Amino acid sequence: MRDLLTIGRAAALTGVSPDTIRYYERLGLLPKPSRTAAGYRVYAPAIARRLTVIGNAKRFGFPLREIAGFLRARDAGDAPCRNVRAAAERMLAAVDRQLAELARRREEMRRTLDDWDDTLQRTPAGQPARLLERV
Amino acid sequence: MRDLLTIGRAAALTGVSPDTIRYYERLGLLPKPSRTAAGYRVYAPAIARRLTVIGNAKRFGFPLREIAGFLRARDAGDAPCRNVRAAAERMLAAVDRQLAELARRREEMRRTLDDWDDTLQRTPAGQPARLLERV
DNA sequence: CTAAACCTTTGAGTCGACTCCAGGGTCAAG
DNA sequence: CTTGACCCTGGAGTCGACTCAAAGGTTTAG
Repeated sequence: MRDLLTIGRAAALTGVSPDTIRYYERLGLLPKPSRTAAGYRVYAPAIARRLTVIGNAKRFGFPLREIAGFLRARDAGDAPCRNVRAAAERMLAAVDRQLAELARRREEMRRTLDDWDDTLQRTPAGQPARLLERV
Repeated sequence: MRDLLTIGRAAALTGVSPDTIRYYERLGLLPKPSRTAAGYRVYAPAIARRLTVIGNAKRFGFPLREIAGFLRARDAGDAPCRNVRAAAERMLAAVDRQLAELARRREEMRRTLDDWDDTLQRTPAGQPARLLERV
């Protein structure tokens, strides 16, 4: 029973705030921890690994709900890796779409800015150039 | 006083919902319209142009608060075009940052996926591959 | 022993741009 | 005259991932 963690220690160890840890627990991302007689949460050091896994999945862009689904499946003894892989593929595709969309938008912004600069060049200071009407 | 618009007509004309028009009014994007004796909002056809301008600015990515600032300045007789232009430049830079960040993320996802596929290849079906622990 | 630093729960607030609801008044067609 | 389509206001709900506050109990350092 050495090196058991209070929520604060787990938080300090992982960089995830106590509030966030409790929030993850509510969402089902973390199993319900055991408690001291006073009701304090007690974590085994493995909590750090778990929080790292969650962080990884988050970094990949998985929403917490989906991560919770994976982890619950895993906790239930399943091997959700194929599902994870498929979901990741979908997310990659989504990111590709976002990239294309963002690049398109950037191009449009660039063109609009150039157009505005033309207009501003021909507009004396203090005169309205009505830029917004011509996006 | 012909062709004055109720909020519903203005909405149908512009594709912006009545709720949204009222919301824009609350935010100060639209001047307070005159009212009939019964309290109905009455718009001149120019409302359509105004909503188009708002739509343009929104398409550029300006948040409504900022658009409201521009429009109020314009209504007050200022020529906020230089400010608009400067703000647009900042937004373009922000989009560039987003693009770079998203591309970086995409690369990371791609690498992770490849790595996972390697791992899955070597993992018999039904066995956990622990993908999430190695992002 | 006491004060600070921790822990607990419940519930609300944040951001943005809407969207929807309840509970009422008004207006046009038949 | 009635029915249905419109309009009004004020406020709440939505999405995601937290973050904070209040009001209390516990533990630890000095």
